[in-house]
Amino acid sequence: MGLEDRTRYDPAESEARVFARWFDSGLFHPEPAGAAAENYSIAIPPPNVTGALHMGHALNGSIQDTLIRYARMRGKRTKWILGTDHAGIATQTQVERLLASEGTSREEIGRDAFVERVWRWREQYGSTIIDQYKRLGASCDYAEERFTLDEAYARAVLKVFVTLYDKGLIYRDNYMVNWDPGSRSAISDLEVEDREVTDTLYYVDYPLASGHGSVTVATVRPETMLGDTAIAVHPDDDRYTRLVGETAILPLVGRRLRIIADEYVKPEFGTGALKITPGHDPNDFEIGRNHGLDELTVIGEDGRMTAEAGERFAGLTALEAREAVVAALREEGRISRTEPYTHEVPYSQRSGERIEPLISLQWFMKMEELAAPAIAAVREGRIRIHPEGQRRRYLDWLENIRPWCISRQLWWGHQIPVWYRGEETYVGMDPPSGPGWERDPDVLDTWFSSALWPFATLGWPDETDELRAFYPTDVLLTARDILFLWVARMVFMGLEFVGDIPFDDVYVHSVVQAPDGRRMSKSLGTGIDPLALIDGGPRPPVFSEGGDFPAYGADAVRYGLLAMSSTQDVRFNEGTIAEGRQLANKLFNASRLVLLRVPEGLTVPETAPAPSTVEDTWILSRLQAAEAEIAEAIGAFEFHRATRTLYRFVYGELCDWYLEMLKPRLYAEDNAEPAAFALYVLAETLALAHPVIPFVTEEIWSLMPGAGDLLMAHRWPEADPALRDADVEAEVARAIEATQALRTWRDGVGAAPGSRVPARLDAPGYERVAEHVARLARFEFSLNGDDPVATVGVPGGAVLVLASDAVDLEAEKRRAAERAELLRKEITRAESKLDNAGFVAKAPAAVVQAERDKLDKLRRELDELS
RNA sequence: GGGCGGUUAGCUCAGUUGGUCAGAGCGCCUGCCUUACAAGCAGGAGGUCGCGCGUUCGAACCGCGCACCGCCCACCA
Repeated sequence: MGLEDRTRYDPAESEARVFARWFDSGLFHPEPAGAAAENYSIAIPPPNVTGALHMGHALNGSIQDTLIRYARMRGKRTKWILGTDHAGIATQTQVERLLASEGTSREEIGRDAFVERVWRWREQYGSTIIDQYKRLGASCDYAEERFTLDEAYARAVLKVFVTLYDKGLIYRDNYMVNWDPGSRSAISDLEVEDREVTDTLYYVDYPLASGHGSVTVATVRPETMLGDTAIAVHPDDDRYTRLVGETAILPLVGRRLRIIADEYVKPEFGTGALKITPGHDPNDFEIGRNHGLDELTVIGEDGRMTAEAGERFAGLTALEAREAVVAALREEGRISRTEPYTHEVPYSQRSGERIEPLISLQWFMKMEELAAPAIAAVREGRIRIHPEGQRRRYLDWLENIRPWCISRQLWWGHQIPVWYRGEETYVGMDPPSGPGWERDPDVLDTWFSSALWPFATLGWPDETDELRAFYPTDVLLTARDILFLWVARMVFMGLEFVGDIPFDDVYVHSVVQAPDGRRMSKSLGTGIDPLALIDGGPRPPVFSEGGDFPAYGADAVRYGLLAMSSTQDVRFNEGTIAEGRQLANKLFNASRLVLLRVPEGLTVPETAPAPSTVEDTWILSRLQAAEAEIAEAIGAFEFHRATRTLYRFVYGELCDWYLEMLKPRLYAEDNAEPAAFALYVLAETLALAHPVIPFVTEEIWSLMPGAGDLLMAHRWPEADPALRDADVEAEVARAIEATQALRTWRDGVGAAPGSRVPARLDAPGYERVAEHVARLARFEFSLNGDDPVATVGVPGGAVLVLASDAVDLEAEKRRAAERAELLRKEITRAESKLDNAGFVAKAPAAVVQAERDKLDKLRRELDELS
């Protein structure tokens, strides 16, 4: 189809073609050279290998690509490090589910076969999300895709483990962990979320060994009492002081329990006496260690009661045991009271099951020593975290850091490089020689390997050219949910192993919520698929209206997400995506206007041609303003401002005014000069818009005569302050204001749309723009000396409307009266302000003067009216 | 229990250091198929900037209090 007939920009038609040209150019893949300080790099937050692109990725990717393209156009050697994360629990769970559907399980097929199966799964689905990033236009280095389980990457992981072990920072210990019965693994504190649950609070009487009376404790988990090893009361609690040191008898079991005093106990809660179960409660565990209590495990890793729970209960699930224990206690008359009790209970984010705190032999990382430099780097401003609130979160977390449980009882991941033979332990990157060694079956927490991402992807521990050229990276973009899980850990790992921060800036961007304010989630039906927006897929149920999205295209999605984004969460707003589509279409059509009028042989000027008219000077000046503003906004990570400035420039200045003023000259017979100038302005605008909406700008670029290969590789339009012209800006601003005033007047009196209204322009400073005003407002200015029938205020004076068929005198009378009314109101307001002695005396002179000028102007217009 | 953020037009959101800052897009109303675009153009209506008190000549903006909403951190049975 010829350009003449392409009246709409069709993203579906051009995006694949444009992406292929980018991809084939090789510009996504930089040869490593130079130092990191002169290059520009970003490490992508690696998506889960089997995941699909969601709104979070789309926003995160749009921001990064905007930054990458901006840097590339500014002549930087630019690398966007790409790859995927093996995502231990998430991936293993998916494959286990698949096995279950086939009627088998990982235990049944065995570890080797299972891992083999996951690798095959990864082969099958691992490229999906990468392809989806391409649909967004992401200019990642696809030639160097990394995976956290790649052989080289795995070597880096093992080296880090062994090094930290040798330094004594990694150790094995029996400690209380968050046991996730769903994934049958320990998980970290950060993978636990609290949910509100209403349980029953049971008041249970424990008889005293003395035979005189009993102590009543309150508990929501009666089944854990089988593991009780003490009762605690507050040392200052008078009710119990005499009992401290005595012994109580555990009902059903008969175990003798010491009554101890500990300040942890809250006297006002329950009965003020607390049963202590060191094996199954984090608080009790602490108290137990402080008082040297026995630690009994009555609930096992399978979620069932152990032999230690007694044969009456062993083998029951914890929930079954609770009922059995309660029934047994009731039988013995030990339950004096129950009440409903609503509280927060820990659940696994991974499996959704209730966390079972238990004591387990796990690997831990000691954190204080590693955290200190990571705190200092941010405190001293070597790493800047935006916005400020996130910086504080980061510091608070690291300053209160606890040991990190790094082992997971999974099969998919980096197996811990530790071997045992009897009492012997061997730790090393390669297996020990000799017979009889058995490797620790656990794997490392996924975040252990992700923490090495910015340097392990560049070839560390080898001192590669890539590492030299691109580490540290420039900026990390993320939502706040992985600030601790990932960002903080990258910082201390980078400092520890490369000796330098992993990035200079961390920008924490919005989380995009569903239109109704809920979290976007597939299971809730609130998730919106970015691909559905690009291609025009079905609207999810969270939208009130049904049907398919229009095919907005990638540019619209990028623009919309950037325009929605800020430093706080935002609700998804389809209208903002639509705005992006309109912008792309507008630019496309503005380009058609120019391109279809360019005479044969004319090419895009390399540098700004000398402007020959006031509107040329004006648009050149405004272009510099937009360029400066957008560059500043991108530099400050204020993408909302960048998109808004772009939109306003294109709509409010380029299209609404410049192109309209240009038309007579562009349509003239001999239009080489205005066409060349317009081509230049268009080229600059396309370059300016390219980082945000790369597809449509690249597409148009390919239609520009003599524009060169790829806009992607074109220089960024640097603002030139010398091209600003304040006088001309003011002159054209007056012309715009006058045009709008005249149009409003026309509408107010109901002038026939096509008619040209005769009038006399009675104001100075319009010599060079009067013709534009007349044409755009459909007026006919003359020197006719007749008495006017209407007066329209314009900057610096008035337009005196002459009698004609176009003017309805009655309508004009009404309009003039309304206008006068409004003017009187504003005059009163200005007068009272200037009558205020305090204002005149204390406000800056310029402010006072501005108010006086305003008053004069209002009075003049009112005079003219009457 | 601590901490952070929000509350501006019917909807989604901008509002830099207090003084043309009361804005944008969508939606709505009116009129236009004007030689790039009807996914368009022109014009318009609509808000006591959550509530109260204070600082100031002047507050959407600064301070205090309150009310909702959201998020984060925290081992209270």
